[in-house]
Amino acid sequence: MIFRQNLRTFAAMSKYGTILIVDDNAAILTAMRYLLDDTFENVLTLECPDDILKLMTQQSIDIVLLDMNFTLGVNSGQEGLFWLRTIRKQHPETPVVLLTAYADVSLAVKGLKSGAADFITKPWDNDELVRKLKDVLDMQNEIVSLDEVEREHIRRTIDRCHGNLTQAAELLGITRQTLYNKMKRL
Amino acid sequence: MIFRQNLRTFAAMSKYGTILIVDDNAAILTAMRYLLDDTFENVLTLECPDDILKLMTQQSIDIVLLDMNFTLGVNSGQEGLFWLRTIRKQHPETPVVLLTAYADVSLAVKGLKSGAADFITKPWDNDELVRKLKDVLDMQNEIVSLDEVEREHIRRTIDRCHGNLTQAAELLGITRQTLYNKMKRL
DNA sequence: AAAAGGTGTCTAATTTTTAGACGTTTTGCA
DNA sequence: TGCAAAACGTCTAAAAATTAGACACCTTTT
Repeated sequence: MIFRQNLRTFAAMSKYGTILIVDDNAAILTAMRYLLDDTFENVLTLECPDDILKLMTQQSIDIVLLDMNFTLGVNSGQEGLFWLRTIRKQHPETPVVLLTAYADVSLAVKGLKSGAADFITKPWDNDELVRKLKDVLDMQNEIVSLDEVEREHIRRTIDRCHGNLTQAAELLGITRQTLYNKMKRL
Repeated sequence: MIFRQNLRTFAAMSKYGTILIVDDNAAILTAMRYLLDDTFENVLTLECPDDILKLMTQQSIDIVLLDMNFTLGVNSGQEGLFWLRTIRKQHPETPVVLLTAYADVSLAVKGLKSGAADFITKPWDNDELVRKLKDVLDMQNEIVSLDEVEREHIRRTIDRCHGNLTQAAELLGITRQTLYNKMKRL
């Protein structure tokens, strides 16, 4: 009945859309561009994070690869976190992968809490980097029908109400009768 | 039109449902029980985590407070992580708050990734503990109508398709026409 | 320039949701 | 224990939404 397929398959895309790479090291940008050109249709790069939002309103970006340390000598990752949050506030659907100079667990926690999709540590392994980026996009592109979302939310809500259907229906903003219908169907 | 209110208000509940506390230290369980009795309708305690699942199938649990170190001398938190994952596999809607003997960042990351709702470190501050538990439940009980979930998912999907409505409708499993209707309404 | 795909709009048949009602069962509490 | 309130399951008829299909008109790709 409901026709499911992978977005990538559906659109007959061989590549993974547009990636934006933000890093203040021009050499890294060049290396990234070279590395990712096969995988992505468009590879955009930015040395200065201040332009991220402007660029993202002009261009449709599928994934962002964001360096965590911009100002030389400041390695706390604060600026990276700031830009991560700024991006996610404006574009909550766009996954952001973080690039850290070394494994910083506390930064990892903050990054996760701020909605980063994944981490990559410098120096990076090319294959691993490409694999992680692909994974993030594949995961995001998993198709979820409206029915599925609806069913899942209904299940959760009933769970929260400990099985009280009258209350669940009220919380869901639908009639009890409608809830019965949907449960019968889904 | 859609009537929204907090579940707690709605049900005229003065207390926060049923909490399950799992810790192998009986003294801690006693202290917890005394501390949380005012806040929760039922305070259940378990010394042995092996019984968690059985108990949760019998009782309807609103939140779990889980110690991370059970076997004396083993402080890696592995057993706590195992039980966290086990609980979340069976009861994805039930929030689990972790109790750690000391601030272990790497354990925090793993716990977050495994779906823990929050962390509390031993020794704990009573007020902070109660506040955190309340916060978790309040957050979970935020009411989300079916319409809202639908609207949000539609927005996401259209975003993913970069504005292609025909494709979005197909992925959502609805007619293009229906998508137009819903967009006009929502 | 042709082909393919997307948009916006329409119709008519079908399905779903709604408000409201009813008697029964369960739950909370005095 | 027993009463009252709440939840359940089922029904109706009116209102609303969804569906498949069609059409002319843009864009993009080739």
